[in-house]
Amino acid sequence: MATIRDVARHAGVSPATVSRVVNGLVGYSDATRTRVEQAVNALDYETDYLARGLKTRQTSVIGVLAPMVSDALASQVMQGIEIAAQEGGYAVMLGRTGVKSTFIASYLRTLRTYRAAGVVLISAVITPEIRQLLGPNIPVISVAISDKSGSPAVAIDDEKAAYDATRYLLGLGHRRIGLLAGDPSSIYVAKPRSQGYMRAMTEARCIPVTTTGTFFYESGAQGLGELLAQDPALTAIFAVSDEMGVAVVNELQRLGRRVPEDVSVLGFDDTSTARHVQPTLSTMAQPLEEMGRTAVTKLLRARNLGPKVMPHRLVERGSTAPPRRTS
Amino acid sequence: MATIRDVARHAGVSPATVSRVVNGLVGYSDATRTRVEQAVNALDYETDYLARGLKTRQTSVIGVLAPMVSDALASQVMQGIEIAAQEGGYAVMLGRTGVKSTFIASYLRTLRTYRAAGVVLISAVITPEIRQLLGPNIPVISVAISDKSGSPAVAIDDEKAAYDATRYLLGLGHRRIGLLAGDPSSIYVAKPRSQGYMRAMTEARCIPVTTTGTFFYESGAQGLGELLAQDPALTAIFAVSDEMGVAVVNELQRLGRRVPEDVSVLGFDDTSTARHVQPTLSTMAQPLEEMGRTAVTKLLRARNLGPKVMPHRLVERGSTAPPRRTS
DNA sequence: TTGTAAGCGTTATCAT
DNA sequence: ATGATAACGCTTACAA
Repeated sequence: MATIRDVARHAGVSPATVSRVVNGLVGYSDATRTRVEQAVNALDYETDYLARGLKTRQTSVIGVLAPMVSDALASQVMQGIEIAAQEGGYAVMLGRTGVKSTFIASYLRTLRTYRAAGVVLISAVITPEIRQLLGPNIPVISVAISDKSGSPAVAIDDEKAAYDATRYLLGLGHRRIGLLAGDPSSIYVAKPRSQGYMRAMTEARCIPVTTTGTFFYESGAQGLGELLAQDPALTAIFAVSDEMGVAVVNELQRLGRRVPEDVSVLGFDDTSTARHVQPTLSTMAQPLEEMGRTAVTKLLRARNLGPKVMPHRLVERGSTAPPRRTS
Repeated sequence: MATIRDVARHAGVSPATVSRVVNGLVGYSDATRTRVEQAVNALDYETDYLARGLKTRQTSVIGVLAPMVSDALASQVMQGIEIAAQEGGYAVMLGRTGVKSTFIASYLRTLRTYRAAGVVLISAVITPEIRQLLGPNIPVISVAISDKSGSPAVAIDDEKAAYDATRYLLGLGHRRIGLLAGDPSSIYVAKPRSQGYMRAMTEARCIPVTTTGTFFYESGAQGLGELLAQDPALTAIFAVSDEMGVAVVNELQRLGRRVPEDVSVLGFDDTSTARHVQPTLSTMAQPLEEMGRTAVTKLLRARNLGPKVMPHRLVERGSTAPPRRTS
């Protein structure tokens, strides 16, 4: 590992000049620049990020915190983050906070001592504690949380998206639409999505039928049972996650109901699972990868923070259709 | 941010002594230790990893490289890596190599200048170039690649697993078993899995019927078509990835064939998708999360490198059954 | 048991 | 346009 002094010696200049050339600053002649560049190539010199970070009090590290690394939604956002970070010459430091955010404090400390350039929070809100732990110099932004507080975020408008999703089902002719919601105490977006559904149903003078799941596949079958117990004549189910939506499709078929002929099913997020069922799952899509990318670019500009609302989009696949003509 | 000198002054000792206490070395009295600890708490002192790393030429960073961050298999391995890293006090630096390993060199350089403690390669082999780029001080290990070269790796025995999977289908009574393999030029494990299938089929004096997909969902339907074109009477399909297996299940049902009554389907990996189809997909499971964890512990011990073979396990779900009695 | 001092490799300030 | 020099915050011989 050649150091900046090695390069300086080789080029017959001072380390300061090498630094200037390497960092594209001003203050050297064309001739010296050439000599330095040759020396850099000859010695295969690489800037030491640790030393630079120590001196400049800033590294090209972006911290990413997700509740769970293996989650499909988080993975897609991370993919976007990674792409944008790579393009900007940043490295991504990954942390798992756990569903209850247990580990978040220690990660934040680590990121601070590594002088991270910024932090992205996936599916988590920026609490005052987080802000404080990070100190005044590290910007933070959250993704996939529609935050009404005005703090930096990149997300869709969950209330509006759920409203539009419900309107879509209403537009197909459905009146008896069940909502498989999420637990608002553990999942932040659960509440606005429920509210959007309620607004659309109320406007259409339809009777809301709701129950609560966990967002995961396992809770789908039971949720469907609870919905059907309340109204066996439901012609459509709106699940606020694809995993639950897929579970509902499978469970309906197991119960002998055809999808979408007897019952339509609509999911949320547009993760890859939505395409892996038969029939494929219609869903309210979030541009997850793009949200990850946008979060990074916004974070690095570090001005114009505040929330950014991304567009949602209804993806019509095989699991939705008009209701059957009933007597 | 308090520095070690601040703590030293506050405790009335030298920075060296603070360093000794903080790092649990020997050479101080109980009394000074107490005073130093009090000062650390009072000033909320945190070791600066950048400065330490610069001095010791080693940081607690583990690099993780995956072809694609959003891939289900890679995500699960990453989850395991993250857990083990966190337990050991290490931070994870994530990189995406791209399917063609385009970006790998620049990541490796970055990891080297950050003085990473080690590097984990997901679904990629350790080439001489990688070894050389990393220099002599950074150990590297690969996961989910059964490597015959003897280099450090944590993986199942893919050949044996595919052999066992095929034996399982044979044991159910199937004779006409089609293999939906992977492209060995882009996916390393494709070859041993094909070989395992071939060995079992040859031993059982059955005629192999094979075609090649991409490992992704999208290639499943076409692969099934090619298999059925070769032998329309196939009673079982062995797909060497769950995504392809799920696609085959869906396509068979679309063609009016029942699973598993008419055709059995077996997948590979045991990613979450396997549980999201109806019927659920029987599959040859890899302990992905555990493989990630094991890779990290092995890497950090840094002795006893060389390959570690993890157990594979057949998970019997709804997509496999004995063949129908035929005339 | 404790302190002094010299780096680790870089950048920034101030001369020249 | 260029160079000397002093940090950045830590660890580690070496001394005491």
